[in-house]
Amino acid sequence: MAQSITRQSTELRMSTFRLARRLRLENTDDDLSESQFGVLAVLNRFGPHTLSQLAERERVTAPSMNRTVNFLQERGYLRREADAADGRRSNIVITPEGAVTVRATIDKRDAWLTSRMRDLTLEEREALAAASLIMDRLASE
Amino acid sequence: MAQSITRQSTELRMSTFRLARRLRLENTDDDLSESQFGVLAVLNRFGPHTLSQLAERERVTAPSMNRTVNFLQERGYLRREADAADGRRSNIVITPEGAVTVRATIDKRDAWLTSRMRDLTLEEREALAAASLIMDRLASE
DNA sequence: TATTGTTATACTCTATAACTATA
DNA sequence: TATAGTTATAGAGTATAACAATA
Repeated sequence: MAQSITRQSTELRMSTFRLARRLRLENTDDDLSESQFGVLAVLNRFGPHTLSQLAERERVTAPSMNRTVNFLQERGYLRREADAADGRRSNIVITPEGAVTVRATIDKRDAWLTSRMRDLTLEEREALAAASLIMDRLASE
Repeated sequence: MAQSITRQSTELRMSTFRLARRLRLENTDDDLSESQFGVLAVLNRFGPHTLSQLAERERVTAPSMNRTVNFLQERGYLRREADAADGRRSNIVITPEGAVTVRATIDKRDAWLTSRMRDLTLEEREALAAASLIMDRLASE
């Protein structure tokens, strides 16, 4: 019989935090934190966003995102472009250096997780891929 | 065609961090952090552990776990019992108060995630349950 | 010597509150 | 008045390094 939904949600929450901690551990010699990389990857894949849009997508507050964006801007990985129609906004755009960094970071960082995932069966990988989509939907509510 | 393993691992990593941030947000009025709760839940479900065992299971360092255990001990949710055979060790045991708190915390905290999960289909919930197990295996390598 | 646990210290990420500029 | 963004500040969680006690 299936577990109760409560039990499933407890398990999912604990597994999510454990995996997040394990992944963070694997990053230590990286120059981008998980949050920083996440922003750059979104810009690279989905194009320019405003600060609020990034904050909402990554599930953090605007001040947190502002800090992350400042860091990435100082490194030259993105730039703020003034919005022609609304002086309060700026459009945040990845730079060529940022795009190169996304690619290099994926290659480097995914060594660990990708290699672990290669040891899984096809079915297990597909279960994780399906779960990723559902997790994003859960997070966006 | 299935996505590449690299793409799958990037998606899983980003989804994991997004969901972790979203879940943490939901906890703010709780008296136990996710890490604190995780330890108590493990003790409640799997019995006594040494400090090292807890650190390894939860994927944190021993000093981090020590801090968490101290907090829970001060609150009266667990106690350290001297190990008869090895004076360096202590066995960390949940107290009755701790067990009550685990139960109450699950009920309170899972309101959000459980309610979101009720909106999913049975297949989606089973995909998440399957993924939780795989995520734990990934985290424990 | 090696292992278990602890203390000291510092860093990263995040949040809330208060503020500025623009709509 | 409301919204987008920013600055100031504080707190939680984690790590590494150094140490103490015991095996």
